[in-house]
Amino acid sequence: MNEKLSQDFYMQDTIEVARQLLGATLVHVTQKGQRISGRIVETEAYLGAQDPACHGFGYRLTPRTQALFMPGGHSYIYFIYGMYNLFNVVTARRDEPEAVLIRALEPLEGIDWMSLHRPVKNPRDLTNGPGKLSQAFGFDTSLSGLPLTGDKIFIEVSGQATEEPHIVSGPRVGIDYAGDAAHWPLRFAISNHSHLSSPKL
DNA sequence: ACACAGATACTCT
DNA sequence: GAGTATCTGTGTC
Repeated sequence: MNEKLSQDFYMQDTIEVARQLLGATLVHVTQKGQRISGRIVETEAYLGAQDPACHGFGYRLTPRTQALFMPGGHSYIYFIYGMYNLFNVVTARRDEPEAVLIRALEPLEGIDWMSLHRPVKNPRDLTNGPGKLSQAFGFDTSLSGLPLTGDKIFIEVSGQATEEPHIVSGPRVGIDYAGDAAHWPLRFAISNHSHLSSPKL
């Protein structure tokens, strides 16, 4: 049996959430009630007001980043590069703008549905990047700010005891402008997994 | 196997 | 007007 992660889980320390999400299952229930899911294999932590790479740096609040200031356990989806939506889970307390970016998944349920939204030759390319997985899962900004304790988007873990994944870490991707913070080892992945994003850890 | 440039449109100054 | 938590195709080795 699987259990849905509770709000308490998301209100923990952000790095802890980023590491513990590895191996869990992200689920999107579509308009028609179909389950689309994938195993989380790569994440990045964004540490709020103290993190120059975070949208909430210095508590800067804009219309786009409102969901980031919600309490832990909400979705934060934003649009970037004129083309892509990126999916994050908000962590920590209300008004602390911290989050975990989901960077890569291994597809589990609804692979046909994903292929419709994101036609690719190799199924491996369905969800091995943050922009890719949002396209495959049908995520866009209209789904930002939803509670992850609801029935539309949530994350599950197996009720059975499972083996701890072997976690590797490294610097985050695409934030060279952020000075020192560009080197912080806040990117986490399951070692050597077949569905990691590039560049490789 | 890399490395590079171009696409694209929204968000904030 | 400038910048962006990316991806793809096309080039070279």
